[in-house]
Amino acid sequence: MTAKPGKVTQREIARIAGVSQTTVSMVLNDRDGSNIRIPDATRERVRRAIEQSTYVADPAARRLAGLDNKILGVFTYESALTPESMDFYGPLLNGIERAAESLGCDLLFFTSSPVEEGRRRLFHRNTRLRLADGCVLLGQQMDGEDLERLVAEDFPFVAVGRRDETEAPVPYVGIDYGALTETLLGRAAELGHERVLYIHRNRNSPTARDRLAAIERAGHSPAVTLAVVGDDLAGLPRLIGETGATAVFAEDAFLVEDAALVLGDAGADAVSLAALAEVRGHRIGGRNLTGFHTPRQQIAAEALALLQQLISTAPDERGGIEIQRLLQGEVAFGETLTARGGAR
Amino acid sequence: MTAKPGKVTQREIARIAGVSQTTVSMVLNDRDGSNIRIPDATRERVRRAIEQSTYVADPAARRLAGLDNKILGVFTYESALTPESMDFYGPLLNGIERAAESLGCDLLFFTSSPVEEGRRRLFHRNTRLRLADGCVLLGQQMDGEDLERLVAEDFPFVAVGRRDETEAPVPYVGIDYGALTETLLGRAAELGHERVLYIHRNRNSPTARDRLAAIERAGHSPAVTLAVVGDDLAGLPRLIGETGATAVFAEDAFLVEDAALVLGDAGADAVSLAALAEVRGHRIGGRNLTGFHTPRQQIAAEALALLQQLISTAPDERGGIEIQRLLQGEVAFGETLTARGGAR
DNA sequence: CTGAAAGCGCTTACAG
DNA sequence: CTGAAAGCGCTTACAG
Repeated sequence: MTAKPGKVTQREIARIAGVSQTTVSMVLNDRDGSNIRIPDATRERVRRAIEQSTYVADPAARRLAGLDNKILGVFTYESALTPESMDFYGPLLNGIERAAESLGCDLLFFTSSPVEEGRRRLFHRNTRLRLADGCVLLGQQMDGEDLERLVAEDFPFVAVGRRDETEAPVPYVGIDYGALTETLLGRAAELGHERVLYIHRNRNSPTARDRLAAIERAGHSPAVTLAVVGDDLAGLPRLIGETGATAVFAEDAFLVEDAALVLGDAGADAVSLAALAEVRGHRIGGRNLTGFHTPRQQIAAEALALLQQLISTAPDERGGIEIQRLLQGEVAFGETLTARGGAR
Repeated sequence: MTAKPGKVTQREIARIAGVSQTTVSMVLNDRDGSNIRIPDATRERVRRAIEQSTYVADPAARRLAGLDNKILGVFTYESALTPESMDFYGPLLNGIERAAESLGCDLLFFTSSPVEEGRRRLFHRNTRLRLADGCVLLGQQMDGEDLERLVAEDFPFVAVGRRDETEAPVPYVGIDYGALTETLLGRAAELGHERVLYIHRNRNSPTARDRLAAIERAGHSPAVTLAVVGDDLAGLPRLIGETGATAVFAEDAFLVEDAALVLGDAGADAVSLAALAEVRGHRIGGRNLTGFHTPRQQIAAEALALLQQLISTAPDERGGIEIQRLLQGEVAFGETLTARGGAR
């Protein structure tokens, strides 16, 4: 069943070249140092034997013997390749693929992880995690225990997005949503908005908290009313009436789109709109949505670079590495945030 | 560097449970057959020891010892996760991910394969191919040598798309483009089109040949003129004039889109248009493009099912498996193929 | 019922 | 300069 008839091993090569299997290994790995000196003739003989054959090193054996695998794990807390998730994961995966290509690594997607409570579990009975040299974690929310355990086991990993759900410091590469939020609020104030309504889903993620913290820091210019909303936004027009808000900010572009529909129906489409998240490709009634542009390709590249750094550094020497990195995005001034009372 | 401080092995578990390492392995793999009989008490003791610890079986060791890995390889001849390639690969990858989830397999993307002449190479010095139990191949064109070698080595694999570039029979799951092409040509004839122009890029792929063969089979109803085109379609209006074609069919939707632009500029937008390929999401001047709907998710599912079958069958017993499968798509009657001379 | 031993294919000290 | 040997963590005959 797992017979490998076509499989050539180093022993076979050694037999053909008339050397020991050790020598074959040496040649293959270019071990040519102080103690080891293989004459070009021998080296050439081995090389030829390998070329004649279809020899390929068994990656499982290499791994077991302690070598790096050049395999990077990719763990997503939800399915990553569905049409819906592509909006979020697409640019990240693209960046990861490119980075992996240039690092010469393969990518192992842990699609087998059993789903519990709507999320995949990283650790389970037969996890292939250890087959990877390290792992990238993706997802809006992550499991604190998973993170703790990865840290405890000194397994090299990097989370995409800021993380703060653990005691131990978790390596991550994320976006500075706090700074972006502040900038956008400042802009709203400049445009004359004194009262803003912020609608969100009360998610318990670090980035969600970053937005709220930035809003708090802004104090009263503008004054922001927070509102937790569910799937039904019917109460939105009333909320706007009660608060006197002239602008509605939402957690993400999809929520803005939903809000725009409700407001349009209620004839309240003069309010300004913005998302405190990536807005690329999102338009509201023909206008470019105001929000952020986040460098997701760059995040992916940076995450893999950090991961490589961790992999190639012994656990006790990782102290010098800056493991928490926040990248700056930029505010995308679309056409949905306009001067208060200004023309639509 | 590859120190694994947090790593627990079976030996460690055995020590804790006061049994031999062999017994731990037996318990873990539920080996409970004729010769082997482990009392529940022992079994329980081992189970508890495992749960107390953070033991996870080393996949490399399992693999080396001859077990399946539950890892399926995914090899694409081009980058798969770029925004452009998503149009083609997206639905396939989505289907593959879903199938892998339900099979309990992880997915290994061979992103490390070096690129030569614009295509990745499957076999190379340090390929991790063997780490996978089997492999799915994706790409419009594939390397005949790769396919031959996979067959020769009895490595389980399945190509997506019909293949005919080898002597040996290659396992594949594809779409029956020939049948679809025939149907569409018949429809064109019904609509009164006597002369059709087929523009293509002269690709040397099986599906490209399938289309041409079907056109040939159609004989003269309608009469189809073949034209190989490059990036510049400027000569298209002239070609239409010379042939008297009332409809232009193209190899794929993108080529139709390019043609439509040229024809629009030339004021020749009364000709009918269709693609002999997937057209989902493609519109020409506000009208749904006529062409095919191909069940790509289903192809992916079928390909992985076939792959699993091959993996779990010894090479010499694979004779009974139907390894070449053509799925039927359906013609998508959009609004760009209209009656000859009819209103646009 | 359970353990000691061989083996999977590789790498790396360690002896020659 | 090169090979015999140990070891990576596991599975599976084979003996008790």
